[in-house]
Amino acid sequence: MPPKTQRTPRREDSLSRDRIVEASIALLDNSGEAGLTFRALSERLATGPGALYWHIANKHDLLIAASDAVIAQAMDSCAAGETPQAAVRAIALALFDVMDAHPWVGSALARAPGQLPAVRIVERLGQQLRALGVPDDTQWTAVSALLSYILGVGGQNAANAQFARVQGVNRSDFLGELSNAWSQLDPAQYPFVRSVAEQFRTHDDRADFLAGIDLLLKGLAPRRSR
Amino acid sequence: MPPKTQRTPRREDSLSRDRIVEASIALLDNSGEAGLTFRALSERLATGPGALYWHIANKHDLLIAASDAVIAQAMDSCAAGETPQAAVRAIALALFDVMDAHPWVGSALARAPGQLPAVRIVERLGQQLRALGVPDDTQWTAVSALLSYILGVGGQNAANAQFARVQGVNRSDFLGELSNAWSQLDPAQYPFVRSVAEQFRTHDDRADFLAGIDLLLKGLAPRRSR
DNA sequence: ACCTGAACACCGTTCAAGT
DNA sequence: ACCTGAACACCGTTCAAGT
Repeated sequence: MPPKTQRTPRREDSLSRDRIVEASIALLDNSGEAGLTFRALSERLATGPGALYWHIANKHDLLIAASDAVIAQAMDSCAAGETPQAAVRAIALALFDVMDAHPWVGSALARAPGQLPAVRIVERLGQQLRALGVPDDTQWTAVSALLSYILGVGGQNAANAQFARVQGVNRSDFLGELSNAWSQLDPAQYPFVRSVAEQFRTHDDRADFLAGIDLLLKGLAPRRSR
Repeated sequence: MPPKTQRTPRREDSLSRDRIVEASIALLDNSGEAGLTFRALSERLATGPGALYWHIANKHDLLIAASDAVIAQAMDSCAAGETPQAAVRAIALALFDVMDAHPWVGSALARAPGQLPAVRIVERLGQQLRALGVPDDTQWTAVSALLSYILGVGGQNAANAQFARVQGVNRSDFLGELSNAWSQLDPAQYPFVRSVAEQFRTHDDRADFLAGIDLLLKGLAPRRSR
């Protein structure tokens, strides 16, 4: 009898790292980081909690893998951009949007610096900084500033979204409440915060985010030769 | 009999919000966010876990209170600065240093936007941006960019510190390991990351941080009148 | 008013035992 | 090689009962 040429295919519903990651993303999107539980996950995958550990090392590992799946897709699908500046803006906006759609990604990324998801972002940004003419010896500093800013904004937005979710109000009501609290602060101690409370109430996170990117890009632009 | 003029003083070792916060900071400094536990805390304070809930609402509340104590002190003690730019730098560096000394602060702050600790920072930065001549209607955007950047860097550093702690290596060994991993990435896919791996190995977090602040300040500087 | 500490309803992770 | 599920060692939070 010849060796079997028909490979026994995996049971279609058998576990795999990818299926676990996919189910994790669904749980995270549904109910935030608190919703990602080995018990909830194993129930959704019709298995036991122990089975998951055959495919992933631990929860931190799982969170990074979920972030990476989401970030990789965002980086692959973002527009090219006519100039390096436009390309950086496109990358940044793609990241903003993905962190907005999956609020858990921001805080997960913040806890995994230097890991694969961050490396993908650094690569994309770095190539554009090169094209922009940032000198070799300041490229790390430049990309690091952009990355920190992007992750910082993502983290804040994630926290705002989660806060609003827990309190059961929508995002703009939540901003409104914060704005009210700010305008009732002691005028002697917090004059500035009071004065921007109104701006804060109606501000646009996405526009503010892009304004910060432009500030950084302006600082990075090559000096005009004369 | 006249009313007692001697107020019965609190038992010196009785619980209070301040004492709980103080003990929390010690636990957090010792063993990170995982070390802050109601059981560990109540043991250190020689009481039961339930007693703590008389003084604080929950763990999130406690973490914000601990951050606020640490941030308030940093904001009070930071130098004045001769120019608005110098003052912003001084504020930023004070925050960098306090997040470096207490690595849990960065991630705690990232999860509490708009709360008191962040408000303190916004006030301090905002006053300087006014002095810098940033127009009223862009002051929120400007302060928000600075804050996001500062918290972003703080979060990254916190994660690096915690990573190194868990792995039991020191920080620079940890950066070295990451740098090695980066230089072994696929050259076709990650040319930029490979090229900055050496810069990354020897980079100075504090200097990089300040460089980012300067980039933002440069973008915010008033155009030179001619 | 403030504290006690057992109890509740969860966690992540491990591991002997199965197939 | 991969999966099962009970068990372990924890959590944050609550609450009747005390003082």
